[in-house]
Amino acid sequence: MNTPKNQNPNQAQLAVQVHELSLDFSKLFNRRVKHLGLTRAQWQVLRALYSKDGRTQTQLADELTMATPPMGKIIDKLEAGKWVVRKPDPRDRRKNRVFLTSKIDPLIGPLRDSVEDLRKIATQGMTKIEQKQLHRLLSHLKVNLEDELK
Amino acid sequence: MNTPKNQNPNQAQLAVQVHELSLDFSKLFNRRVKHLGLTRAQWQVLRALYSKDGRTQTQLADELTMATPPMGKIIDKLEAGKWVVRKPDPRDRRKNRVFLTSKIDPLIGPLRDSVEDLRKIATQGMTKIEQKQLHRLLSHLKVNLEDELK
DNA sequence: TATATATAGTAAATATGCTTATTATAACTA
DNA sequence: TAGTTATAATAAGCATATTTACTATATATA
Repeated sequence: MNTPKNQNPNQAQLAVQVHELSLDFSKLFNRRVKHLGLTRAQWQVLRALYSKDGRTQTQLADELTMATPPMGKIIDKLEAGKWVVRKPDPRDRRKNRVFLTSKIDPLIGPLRDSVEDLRKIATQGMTKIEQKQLHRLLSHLKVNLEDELK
Repeated sequence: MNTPKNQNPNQAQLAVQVHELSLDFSKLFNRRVKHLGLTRAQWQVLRALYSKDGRTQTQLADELTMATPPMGKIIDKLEAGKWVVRKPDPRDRRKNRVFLTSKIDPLIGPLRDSVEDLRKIATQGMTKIEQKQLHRLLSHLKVNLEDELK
């Protein structure tokens, strides 16, 4: 037993590679923005709202490829921190529309800088062409997986 | 406000792409192995042990780029499910060494098939060269991020 | 040998994700 | 219009991850 078959132990599985990268990115980003009282997941929601707020919770969940319950929890925290407010949709009382307060305004720049900074660190030593290729290949994976998820 | 700057909204951020892919892979894998009573994270530990068991919990955590507390919890569940047993190291009483039971043996094949199946789905439409390139670029990112994590 | 330092594992608090179930409201259909 | 079906949000229970703090044991140093 304990003999790996059909498997190069030095060649990490694709899914494992992606998973570990995701954790590394989150860890690094969270450390950078901790002093602002924000996390990666919360920032992603704020960023989506900054491009256009007034979305419903379900729209936000869909846009961030997330289920609605965790999105609701993240919005709870953002609302408790006064980053956003929920307002009921006047035409459909089931819906909450989520709006930014002005609290994020002075932080948008620094937060985007952190994202860009991390991207640069991650892709250090890669050519522009390789970076484009990487983006293209990741998008390719995404389409295939989304398709499989229905 | 609400005007995106320096940002192509159609070009997802690298970290976001990686994060969403990671969630998609986990979701798909978990659905496939749910009937076995296993999860992705648990399978990763079993797989590491299958190549060589008797590792300590800290060694396993390091190998899977994970902190020791969540590794301890996963081993708790695996032990409760009779997939593994902890045995104290005779020469260092702080250490637990983790060993597989025989419960995994008949499932190794099917589990590896699921992994391979998912890889094929994800890379459908990619050439072998693109797949190698992808692997190389992801490894490049990983080295850079690990370096940044110290 | 005695003390200081380092390491292995667990506990506790928190964050983020999932699925399934429930409630309220809308929308569709007979 | 009444009854069915669909949708929006939340609740509940679980899994996986983080950090920080603690306990037990080893190791290194004075």
